[in-house]
Amino acid sequence: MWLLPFSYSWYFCTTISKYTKDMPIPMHDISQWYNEIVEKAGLAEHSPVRGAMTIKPYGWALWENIQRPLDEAFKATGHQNAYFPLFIPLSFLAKEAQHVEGFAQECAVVTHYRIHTDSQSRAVKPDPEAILEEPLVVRPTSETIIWHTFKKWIRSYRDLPLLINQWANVVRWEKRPRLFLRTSEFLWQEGHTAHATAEEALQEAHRMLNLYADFVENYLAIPVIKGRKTPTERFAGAVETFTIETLLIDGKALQAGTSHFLGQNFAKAFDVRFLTQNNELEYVWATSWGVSTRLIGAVILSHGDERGLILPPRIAPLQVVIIPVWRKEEEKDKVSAYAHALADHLKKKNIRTRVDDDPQHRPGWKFNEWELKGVPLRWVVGPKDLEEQTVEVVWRNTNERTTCNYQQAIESISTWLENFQKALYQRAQERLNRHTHYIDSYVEMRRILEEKGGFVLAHWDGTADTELKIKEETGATIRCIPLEAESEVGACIYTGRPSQQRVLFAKAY
RNA sequence: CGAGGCGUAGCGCAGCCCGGUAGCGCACCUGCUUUGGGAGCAGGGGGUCAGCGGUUCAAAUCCGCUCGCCUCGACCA
Repeated sequence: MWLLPFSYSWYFCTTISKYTKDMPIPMHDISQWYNEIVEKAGLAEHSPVRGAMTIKPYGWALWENIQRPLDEAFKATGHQNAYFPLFIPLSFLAKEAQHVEGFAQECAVVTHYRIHTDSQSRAVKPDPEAILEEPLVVRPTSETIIWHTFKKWIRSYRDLPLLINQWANVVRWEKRPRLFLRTSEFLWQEGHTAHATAEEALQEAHRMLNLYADFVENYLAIPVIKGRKTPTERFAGAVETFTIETLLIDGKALQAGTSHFLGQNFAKAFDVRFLTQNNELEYVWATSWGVSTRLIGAVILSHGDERGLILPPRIAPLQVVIIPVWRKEEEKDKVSAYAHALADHLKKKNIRTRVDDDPQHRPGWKFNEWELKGVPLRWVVGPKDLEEQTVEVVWRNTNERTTCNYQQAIESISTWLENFQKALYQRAQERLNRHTHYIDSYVEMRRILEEKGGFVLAHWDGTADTELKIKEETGATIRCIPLEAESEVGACIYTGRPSQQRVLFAKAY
């Protein structure tokens, strides 16, 4: 067996391998596996501040590769980036009743503007003489400060639609933080738009939901279910909340992105009106939408396996790692030069490539390390390959390996990466299908949720009361009312009352 | 915020029950040999035992409080 320095050695070899193939996975084990991967792969670590994480260079590179295509997509759909303040006057937050109620439990508040050293205790403390007249809330989201600003920007129908996005950090004080999935401070983008009509705003909410769905499926290789949230699960202050829900390898659901139709709630709270073509004053219609660094958590928990991360090529910081191997000293330079020549060819094709010729580690160590970091393809070159002008190619997802001519490998690289991307998606799609259950008996639903996890599609009578009882009894919530499902008359799984459509239940993060 | 577990070298841990010189593996430094799946040998450096307080001649060890981390619940992108 390997003599590994890390405790995950035994862990990956024995425990996890049997879980990642299929659900169910005991939560205890998958948590540990997740924490180990995040830390050992160099994505992030805990900071001295509870609930706040340090994103490390490899994790940040991943985030940049998520940000870039999203940012381009926002701009391509006519949105402009801007930046609004981190601090929100308490009175702003209070202006929309539902909104403030929804976030009240998790707000960090700035109350002082100075610290001083206490003359008695020598302790450094907030200066009691320096209390802010109005406390500032560290933004949990920016609707209020943005709508305060929109009031100044919007005069007439000619100013509409107003399509704004900001990349920012937000703070929601979390009781139970988990790296990437739920931290007290997280990074995201929040889109905020204003429109002349309800139809147009609703259309925008749908448009951005679809943009998210396409991104998550095409870039992150994670299939999603698009749907509406129930009133209980709705964003505080929204008329309608849309979501994309994903199913992770442990059978739990994760909300990967949301889009809200805000109606005129914020326009009324902040008195944002515009003159129509008929010279009449009307309140504007609004949307907001966001995805966060949680997407990184989704990637880890969708594609990872017993060896570590598996990253979709489109967002992988490195797509190919080239590892030179030699026996004799005189081979070293030649093989290394060969490896770098291959890398240059790949870089010319815009393939994110790195040669790992670090003399500190032997090849076996590097194989394990780059597998842990999820690099899609590994090219290994040694004296034999140099002589025969070949390269050994190893696929991270299947561990399949082939040796082929180097020119052929360079020719094929783009196709290989595309196929890798598709294969990852397909595997995730199959898992989603395999663990989506159409259930008509409450007993059966409880059994499935308890034993296997996954999605349950069942009929619901549409009441918050039933929703709450099912949540209390099974731990599962209604993730969404699917948008692309056929209507189907049935009986509520809990009360037997009539239902027009199945809704998606799952235990969630 | 409730329940349970854990804090000893950078990481993983032993020592604690039964108080008496701070240990092991990996990592790190030096040298030589190695390199196609986590290299070997030799030598070396590194600790306010989470913090604060108490008991004691003496505390990593016993007692109290605080903080942090992990798992499970209630709350959430």
